[in-house]
Amino acid sequence: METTIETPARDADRTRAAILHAAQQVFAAKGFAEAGVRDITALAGVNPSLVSRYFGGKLKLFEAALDAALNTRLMTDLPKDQFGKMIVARFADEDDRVSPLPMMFSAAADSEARAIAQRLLRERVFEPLKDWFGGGDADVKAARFMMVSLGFFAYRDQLPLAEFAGRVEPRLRQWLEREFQAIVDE
Amino acid sequence: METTIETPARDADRTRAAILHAAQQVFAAKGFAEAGVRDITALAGVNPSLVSRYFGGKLKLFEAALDAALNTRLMTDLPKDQFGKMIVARFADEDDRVSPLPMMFSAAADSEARAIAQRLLRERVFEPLKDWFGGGDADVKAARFMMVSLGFFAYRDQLPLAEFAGRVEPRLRQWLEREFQAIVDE
DNA sequence: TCCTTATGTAAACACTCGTTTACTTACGTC
DNA sequence: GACGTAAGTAAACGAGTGTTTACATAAGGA
Repeated sequence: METTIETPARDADRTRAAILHAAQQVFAAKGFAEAGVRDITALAGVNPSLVSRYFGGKLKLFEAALDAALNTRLMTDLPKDQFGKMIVARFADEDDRVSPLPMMFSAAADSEARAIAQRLLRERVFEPLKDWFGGGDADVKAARFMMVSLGFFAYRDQLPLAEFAGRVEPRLRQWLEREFQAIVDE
Repeated sequence: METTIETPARDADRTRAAILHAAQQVFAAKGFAEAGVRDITALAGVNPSLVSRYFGGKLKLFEAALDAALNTRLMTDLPKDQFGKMIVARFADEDDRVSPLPMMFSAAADSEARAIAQRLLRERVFEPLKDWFGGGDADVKAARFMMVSLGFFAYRDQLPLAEFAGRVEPRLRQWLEREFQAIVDE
């Protein structure tokens, strides 16, 4: 006989986690509007009604998924002298995990989801970044960071043009690295 | 008596134009998804069914509205030595007219509307800009322009943070001007 | 003047989607 | 081992939306 790990057929915590995990995948892939509750629950292998029971609705589920995605990593742990290279590497290469910024983007079209994305963006990205930059121009630096980041993701994911769809052109990557580094250095 | 201009109660061209005009307003204000056909036709003062009759559906109407918005002005007519200042002025100050880029943004969440926005963005903005920049790095320059522009609108309109909502902070504006000018100069 | 056609309207249709309700079933406890 | 509660499912509900259909009416020529 094998070492039987306790895996009961019915486990609220487990299914709740499964829904949350599936939600991150589907929201990131299809965006808030086009990601249906039925899509998410089908991926999780459960009934659509459980979204309302465990999370209180699609909107709350989105908030939880976005919150969870934001917990995976922070950018204020990067070395300041290598900020440019490392942030671009993170943005461009780590496409395996669920990245929060593209998720926030997709929410922008929905007024309710946008409000949630705004709040989380401010509390969990903008403000920490501002404190990390420091100095009198910290707010402008944080704003510059947001603009370049959002511009990158908008260009790559939301409205990809034929030339650079999917990959990141080397010269464009170099420019991005200089751009992000300049925010820290100036 | 007054100079009676011919204003027949029923004029197909006139109502068609009224729908198109209203569509530009509503699409720009609420985005593709949240702008309902009933919203648009109510503003135009006509029946919702006329959208399908005159344009072939909401999606085609969106395409026509975006196309019309793109016809209002081009950016390749700006003097190259003043490109930075003037493009920022156009983006930041001319909020009275319907600007196409924010409209394109809102379409990104809908897969069908996104395809239209992508094509128009490439044909009417990206390619002309590439030719205008010229040189071996023209494609990279055009991409940089797109990233900064989309980043600006994303930050200002789609996910506005409390600090700079609505207005454009002077130091941020200065940075944007330098950024756009650098694309032309480098 | 009458009649055809284009123009516009009202209402219903068809479909999607998030959510709720009623019911079934497995788990833990006495 | 029976029972009560939690976990899960199936199906229907209700609201919203783009579109189509059936009908009304103004315009303009024969």
